Amino acid sequence: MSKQMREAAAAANAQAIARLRAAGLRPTRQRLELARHLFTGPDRHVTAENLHGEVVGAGIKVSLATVYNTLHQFTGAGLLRQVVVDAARGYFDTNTGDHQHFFLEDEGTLIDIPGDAIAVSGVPQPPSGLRIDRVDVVVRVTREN
Amino acid sequence: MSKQMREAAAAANAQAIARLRAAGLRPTRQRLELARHLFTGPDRHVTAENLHGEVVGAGIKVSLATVYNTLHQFTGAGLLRQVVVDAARGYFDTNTGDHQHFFLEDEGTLIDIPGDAIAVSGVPQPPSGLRIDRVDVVVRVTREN
DNA sequence: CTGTCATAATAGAATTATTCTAAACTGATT
DNA sequence: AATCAGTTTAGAATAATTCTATTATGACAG
Repeated sequence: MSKQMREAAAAANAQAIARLRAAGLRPTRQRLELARHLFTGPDRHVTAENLHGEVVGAGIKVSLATVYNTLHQFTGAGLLRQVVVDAARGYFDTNTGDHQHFFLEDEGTLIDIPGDAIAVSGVPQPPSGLRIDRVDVVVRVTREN
Repeated sequence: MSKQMREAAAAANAQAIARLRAAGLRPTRQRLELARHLFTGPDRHVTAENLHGEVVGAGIKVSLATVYNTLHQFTGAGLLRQVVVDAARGYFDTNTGDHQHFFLEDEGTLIDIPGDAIAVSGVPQPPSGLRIDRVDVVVRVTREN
């Protein structure tokens, strides 16, 4: 490793430490390793299991529980965002027509948004060989303090 | 019960039977009861557990497994639609900026849609006392044919 | 440096919603 | 009325995640 590379790595590390500190998170070995894997290179989408597999595969000792904790802490700190695409709890809707939903996060209830009220525009062409099955919009609402 | 009411109930039942038959589902006692609960009255959103609680509370003998089976069969038949609002598997995204996603259902992978490409318009005012936390768009894509 | 203490990491148990399995039952058809 | 594929069911199994109780570690004081 050249002096230049060492310096770059050290700088990246210092930056990661600062980022964690700013979020009120102690820059532990595990959190730094996970941050390095997550934030080095282009944007990515990970699940707890696959990130855990990846870092363990890279020879790093971290438990799955810590990966879960860390992902949530990073999300709380605004370093990550959670994407919801599959259902933990199946909600079934008797309205099968074109419409979308408000989701009241505090109560776990749904309210319909008529399909003729709401519109999604600018959906790009899907990757070739794939067709759009449907477009789901969830408007998440919470109590106004 | 008046003759008129008896006739109306019989007609509703006959219609439910026809609807199930058309979907290739045998109109069993359980399926008819569940259909009655689901499709009588205004549109609604149910989970397997709460529908089960409701029908059992009404004195009907159905197992939870049957409720799950039936909800899926009705969904397959186009009588219901599933709404996804909470995460069975947590996907975390390193891109925290404004953007949405393609979800490749066959593979379980995500592709970003830039926030400046896609737009959602016509979101109604949320119910009073609630504020919009965020608007999530998931464009579900599957293999062609 | 070293001790102290709050914070963090961990293994394994527990939880939650759901699906599976294998056996018993039922509705439609002969 | 007998048959039999389609259904229902209880309970076991699964999958992802969270909890719990214990051990370890980083930061700071002295």
